[in-house]
Amino acid sequence: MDLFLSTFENRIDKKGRLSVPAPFRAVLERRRDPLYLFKSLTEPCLEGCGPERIGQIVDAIDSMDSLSAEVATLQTMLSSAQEMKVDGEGRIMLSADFIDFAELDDMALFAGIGRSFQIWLPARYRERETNARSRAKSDGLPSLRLGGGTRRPPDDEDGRR
Amino acid sequence: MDLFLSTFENRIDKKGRLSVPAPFRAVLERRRDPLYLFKSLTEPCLEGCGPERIGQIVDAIDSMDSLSAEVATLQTMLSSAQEMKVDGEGRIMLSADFIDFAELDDMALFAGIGRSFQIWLPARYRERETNARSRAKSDGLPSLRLGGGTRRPPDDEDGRR
DNA sequence: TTATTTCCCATGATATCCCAAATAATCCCA
DNA sequence: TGGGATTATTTGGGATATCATGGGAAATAA
Repeated sequence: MDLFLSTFENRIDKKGRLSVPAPFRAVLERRRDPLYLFKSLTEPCLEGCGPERIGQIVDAIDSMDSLSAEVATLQTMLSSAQEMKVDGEGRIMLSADFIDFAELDDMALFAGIGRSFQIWLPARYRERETNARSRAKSDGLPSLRLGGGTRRPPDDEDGRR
Repeated sequence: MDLFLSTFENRIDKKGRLSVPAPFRAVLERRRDPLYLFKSLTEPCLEGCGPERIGQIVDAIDSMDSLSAEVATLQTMLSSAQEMKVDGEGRIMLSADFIDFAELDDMALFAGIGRSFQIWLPARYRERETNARSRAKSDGLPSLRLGGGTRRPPDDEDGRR
């Protein structure tokens, strides 16, 4: 399985274009997947993923009580989601809405987190990383079970833990 | 599967015309589907979809006790539904009834929610989005089973993890 | 007629395409 | 192991196409 890993920092040019890191593009191209971006529900960043995740949200909505608060939340995710067109050079165009939401200016940081990735204002991402590390020191590590074949429900990677 | 995603804000001109966002038109045209609009049962907005969703409502009614209150409710959706004619430039004309119902003035916001979309007064939509986001922060995200191939009905009670 | 809708074309804004330059990563051979 | 050459990737800019919007004219209705 190939995953989105590592971080990359690319420039947003004055036309609003932004190169998707080549390794991330490679993951999507291998799967022949289009790229979707949507606004995170909980943090000031954008989330990037393939279509399977979008399909899950759509299916979840259809099977839920359409009056519930959860449905409204899931609809908010879909309403902010865009299928991104990638140009010949591997760039996407961020809408003004996306730029505002993540408070981006001229640089964007891609953080791979496995099955999806996030796009952050670089300074904000680093601050968050620092906090996460110091929390780990003071509070101890989050429980992490590796290997051993006991598959557990894959943790969601919306950036929280 | 192509879906209605993302939001678009278009102007209602002084002749009452409103452009359907090109990506939404593309979804319908690919399927050679006409566009239907009807008044939402639960919110002050219009719902847009293709014929298959209308068919689902009709089927649901047929399978229910025709004297029940639910049937009367679903029938309300059907009786408010209109097949919209789209002009050469991709515009529709909203009836006065629709405009009143959604309390629209000179701008309309299209919000894609997967297999259908909604049309809102922009200010009202944003308020609703803000609420959904703050709920998501305080109550947690609706649970979504991700990855892992073990599809199961996304039923669970609480939206927390 | 008078009011309204439908069709057609014009225009400005902006996204997309295409090619080229700049930068960074990798390779290869001494 | 070093360092120049080669290739991959990112970035930039001009040309082109798409899209939302506006308005006139033809068609339809009252």
